[in-house]
Amino acid sequence: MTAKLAIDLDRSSPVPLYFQVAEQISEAIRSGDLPPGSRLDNEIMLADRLGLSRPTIRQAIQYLVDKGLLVRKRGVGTQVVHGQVKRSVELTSLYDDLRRAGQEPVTRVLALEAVPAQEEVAAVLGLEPGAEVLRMERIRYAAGEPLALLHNWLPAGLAPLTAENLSERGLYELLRSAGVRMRVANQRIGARAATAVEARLLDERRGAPLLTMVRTAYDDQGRAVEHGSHIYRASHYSLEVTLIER
Amino acid sequence: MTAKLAIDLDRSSPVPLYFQVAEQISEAIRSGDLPPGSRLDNEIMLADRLGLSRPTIRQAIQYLVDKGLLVRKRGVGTQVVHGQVKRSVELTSLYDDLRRAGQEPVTRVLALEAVPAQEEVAAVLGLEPGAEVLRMERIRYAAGEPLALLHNWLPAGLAPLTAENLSERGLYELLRSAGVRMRVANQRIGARAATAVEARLLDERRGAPLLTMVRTAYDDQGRAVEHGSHIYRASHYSLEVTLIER
DNA sequence: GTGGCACGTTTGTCATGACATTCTGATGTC
DNA sequence: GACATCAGAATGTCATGACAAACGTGCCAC
Repeated sequence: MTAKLAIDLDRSSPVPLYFQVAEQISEAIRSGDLPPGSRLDNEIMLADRLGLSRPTIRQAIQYLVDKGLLVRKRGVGTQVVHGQVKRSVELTSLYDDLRRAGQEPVTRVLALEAVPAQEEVAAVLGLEPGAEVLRMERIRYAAGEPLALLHNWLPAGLAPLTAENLSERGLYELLRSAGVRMRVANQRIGARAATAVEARLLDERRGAPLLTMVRTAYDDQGRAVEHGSHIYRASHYSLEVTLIER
Repeated sequence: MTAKLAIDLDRSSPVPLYFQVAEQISEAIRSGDLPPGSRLDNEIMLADRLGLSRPTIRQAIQYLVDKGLLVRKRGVGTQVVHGQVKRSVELTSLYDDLRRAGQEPVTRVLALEAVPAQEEVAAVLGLEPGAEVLRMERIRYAAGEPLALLHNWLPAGLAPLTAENLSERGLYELLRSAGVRMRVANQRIGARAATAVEARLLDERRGAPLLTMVRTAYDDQGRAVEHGSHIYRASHYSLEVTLIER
């Protein structure tokens, strides 16, 4: 059952060796070369065959175990997990998700303005009340239908955001390309009935069930970089989360 | 700014050294001895002071970085994150969550029976259609009010489950104590309006917004161990999720 | 005064070696 | 034939050593 998979290493590349190994194992799993349940060679043999040390191999395998692709068992070996794993653990925005699903999301910017932070917003962003924040309100469409009403607050001066580039790209994508490195996000997910205003904007009936999500994202340093309060049409959208226990 | 924290090691303990270190740093953060933003000693010094090697220290720190408690920066050092981090990444059940929140959840078992698996259930559990599965239906109360309607399917023979122990303990707790080690779970979260039957059971009005969650949990080996389809009263409950990007 | 460059500090990556722990399967005994 | 015991195999943990890369700071030149 041990699979012999070919792994090319480029020692001159700036990409770490353990990452090169992890990527190629991951690709072999995705392509079916390593079917679910198949066992990898043991770490010593792998290290030997690739001309690497065992810690490097272990780091590569650990990386994939953390992502839920592999399972280790002492005394047994390392196997590809049986169940198919949806990989949506990452910090993505609705825009990214839709793009990946092959949709072509469209965004209409309803509001984009610098305002003094209200008390509640200032608190979650860790700013002084009254500090300047960027408030935005957007509607996201997919397949020609309204999907979500997005409301965001950001500390001022974080990234150059205009109605134009917000129409064409997702907020997270823009933040990332402005050098903002998001690391942790808290999300609270709930549901409620649509108000008359929301119903009109989202082409639903008043009282229709909506999915609500309040999210605050933090960067490297633990500084809040984004706070959002979003509502989704429950009839058209659901959230997917994958949990991995270490 | 470097904090001198006292760490006791017990080399005779079966608890790994890196874990002992991680636990005590974690405790120092929780207790406030290491306030947000404070810097840890560098890895070499820490290793030296504790009489450990650098890889061991790194492993301890990495463990806490993965949990979102610490932040490393090359050329700078390791710091405690600024933002408060809710730690609900773990694989828990509603019952656990309520208990931790100081509530006293009550469960009423509506159904508990062995049935042949229908096609859809068999598919997600990775069983043959018609294989025997345990079907259960429960209502969960908190503070005297109905909170959720829980519907589960499990492969037969996984754990000795009776209406009695299900009334007194959570499903995940029972599974864990039966030796089932859950590792990965996929959750799909949505919302919809209550049907008349659901409304009656949950003490809501017909059409009231409900939060829906469909979850499949897998064990060590990637085998499905539980499939659930639950509905929550949106007026009384919301889900919290924390994402950490590596 | 300001910009660029060099330097020290700290984490990131990788190699080698050793022993402990745990699971599986085979062997042997009752 | 069934159960207990033992050996092999694999991952888990830990130590030591070395070099690379990135970040911040201070110095120096213009």
